[in-house]
Amino acid sequence: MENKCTFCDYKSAAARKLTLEESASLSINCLTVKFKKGDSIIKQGTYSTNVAYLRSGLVKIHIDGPYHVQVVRIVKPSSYLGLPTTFGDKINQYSVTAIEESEVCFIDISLFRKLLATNPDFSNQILIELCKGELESYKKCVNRTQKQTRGKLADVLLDFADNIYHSDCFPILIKQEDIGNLVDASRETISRVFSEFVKDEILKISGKKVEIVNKQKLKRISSNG
Amino acid sequence: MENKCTFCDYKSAAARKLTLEESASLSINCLTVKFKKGDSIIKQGTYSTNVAYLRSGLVKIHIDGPYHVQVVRIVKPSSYLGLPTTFGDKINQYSVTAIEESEVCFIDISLFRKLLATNPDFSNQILIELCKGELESYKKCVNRTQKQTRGKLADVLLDFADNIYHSDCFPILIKQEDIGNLVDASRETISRVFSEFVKDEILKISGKKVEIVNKQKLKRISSNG
DNA sequence: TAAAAATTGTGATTTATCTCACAATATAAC
DNA sequence: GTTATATTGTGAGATAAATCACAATTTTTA
Repeated sequence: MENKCTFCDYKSAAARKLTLEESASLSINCLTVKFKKGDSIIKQGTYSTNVAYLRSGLVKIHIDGPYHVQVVRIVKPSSYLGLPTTFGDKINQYSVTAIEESEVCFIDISLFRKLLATNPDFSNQILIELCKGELESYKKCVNRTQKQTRGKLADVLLDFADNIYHSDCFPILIKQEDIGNLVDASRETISRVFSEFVKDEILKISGKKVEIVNKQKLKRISSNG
Repeated sequence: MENKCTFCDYKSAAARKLTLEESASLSINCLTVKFKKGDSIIKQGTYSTNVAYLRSGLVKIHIDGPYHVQVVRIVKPSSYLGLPTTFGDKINQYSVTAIEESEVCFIDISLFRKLLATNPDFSNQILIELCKGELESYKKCVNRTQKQTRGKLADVLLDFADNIYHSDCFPILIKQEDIGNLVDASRETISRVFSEFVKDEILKISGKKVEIVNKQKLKRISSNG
């Protein structure tokens, strides 16, 4: 019980670099909380004194835009959430909400900083993660703006299949409005494109379950915009 | 001459945290290169063995999109360029091109890694810079998609005035096509909006020089989309 | 300095997508 | 299990901006 982080199966790449003592001190300064679908994990504008780490589940990062909420990205484990806040002004610049039941570890910020300062391997892993995020957001920025809705929805579906659920058959647990806010389209357009994909025999949908039946075609739509 | 980095006036926040010896070793492993307007500093797809640091000038980061080039952002000194490559797969994932005459310091990657590993204050500053970049790209993502071209062009102009040139009168050294690729609009639309802004007495343009004459109005356009 | 190339300006037309409106489901609450 | 609430489906019309097609500049090159 005392060394829960040491023996945690969902360790971050960074946490794997910790020594036994460091990992033990992490266990003491780490609180794991369960969130249900729809629960707010981090709320934009509030003060933050912890580093959050997504141990399991699925979450969305979103920002209040001038007109409506913008879903910036979907994050899967194992990822740190809200690092920019940790190194910034302590006010959360965006919100994080659970899409499915999720477990989040809240780590004391001073311990986290101490680990960064004393363990170069640990901080290097954090740097790597941040850099990956930067690249991803650049790429997303290109896609968002140069593809039309069909291509962007295809991207999202392929991302769900290949990177998140690792299966061509998966549930869609966010509403179409959220998907719209993720790919910059209206709720109605998402609905229409879903219907098109079903009619074109690219998808099969029953309830919340989606099955990709013609992945080739979906990939073609993704890359052709 | 030997300690050029120690006494450099354009030091990064991170480099300010270095000890005298560290800074001396940086001087030895750092090559400063001048680039003219239009010169390519980092080229997408090529192999990178150095960390680049923008000492002076102005550059754009751009990525080849499915249809056309996407300008991701404009970067001013003092910033590290291509950090994601440093910590990633060594292949540059984006290009960097000089917008005006720029000086870039190329730092040996193994020394850079050593500094990160041995100087926690240094690595902390790098972390802070990366996090800032992440937040900025999130915000940009919201703006890009929820504002129309007038609002987005207003954003760019205000950014130039307030953050880059620190004056309401400045030259526009990138072509309208680039501005279009930055705010996701066609070249023609940018041209039209510029004309509108002049007609509405928000801007005065003569040649490449732009003067913001009604900043209030420009700010209103920026926040109202 | 002239010729060539690149950039910008502007009109007419087309288009993907938004918005509005309401019907049809699905999900939650009682 | 029935009502209330939230989500999705779909048509018709409105619209910001893209595209196309040239003319007018400006900048670069020879």
